[in-house]
Amino acid sequence: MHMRMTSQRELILKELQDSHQHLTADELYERVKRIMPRISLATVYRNLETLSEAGIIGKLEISGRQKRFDADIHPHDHIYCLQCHRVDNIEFDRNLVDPATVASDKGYRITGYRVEFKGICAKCRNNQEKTEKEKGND
Amino acid sequence: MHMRMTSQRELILKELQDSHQHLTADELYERVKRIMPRISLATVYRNLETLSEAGIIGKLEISGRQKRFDADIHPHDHIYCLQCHRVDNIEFDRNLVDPATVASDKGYRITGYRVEFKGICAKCRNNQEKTEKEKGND
DNA sequence: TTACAATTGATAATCATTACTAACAGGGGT
DNA sequence: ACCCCTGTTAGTAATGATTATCAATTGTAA
Repeated sequence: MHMRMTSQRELILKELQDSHQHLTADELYERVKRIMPRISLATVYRNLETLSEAGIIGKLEISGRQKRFDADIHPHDHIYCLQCHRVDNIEFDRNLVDPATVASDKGYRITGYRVEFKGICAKCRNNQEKTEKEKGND
Repeated sequence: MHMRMTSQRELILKELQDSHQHLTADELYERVKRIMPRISLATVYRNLETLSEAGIIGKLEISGRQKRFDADIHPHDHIYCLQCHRVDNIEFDRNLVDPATVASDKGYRITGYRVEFKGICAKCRNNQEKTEKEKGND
């Protein structure tokens, strides 16, 4: 079962790459639709699945309802904003974690891990400060 | 807005504690229903939300569709099985990760992190081996 | 005991995702 | 060029998890 690189698939991949962001399926759908207006949301979902199964892109199962997709497949970790739910890369030394030293009494064979930081992004903090000022202070 | 400890809420909490597992809302619903048959699934969801907001239980947003709940609220990390999606605790030295040393160009204020290991649990590995043998070998 | 706010059970609505289906496209082989 | 085969698409229905709604009930405090 080989994978044909259709124009839809190519465009979805390109838009994800060019965005330099961790987009959700529907964010990507909105972008792709501007160039290929008749594309279906199902096609976007289907191709994101196909591309991530093929290891061409990464699927991020970060906290929150929607999955996000990442054109950067080298192992790295993420931080997400508790408020606006944006996701960014974070520089974290993965050598610090050695799966071989980790213990579980359930006899797992460990195949990977990810570190998920959370916090408030700069933009949301600014908004907060503005709101605080407007209210007076408390 | 204080929180009344109703019989439903108490039972949900007790069942989660006694299970010593990381149950989903509907798994917990099934257990609670055996004791309180007229309880509603919505009540289970509502109370899990209330209890986790109050910091009495933890809500786990592990990879996978369903959220899981944890009676153990001390900071710790998890591993989940890629095959059967069960979630277990994992002994990981959280001192290895120091959020202060982690860099993000987006100016986040970091409030926490979690480490999520993935792998195949013992039970699923056994099942796999059995299946392999049945097939002959490949 | 009355009055009010929290809570419940039942069910509808929502949201993200996946499944289905008929139509279409691209590349052999003839 | 023509047919065949399989992968793919657009459009839409279906699913699954969760959240919202709402009338009825309960607990507590005045």
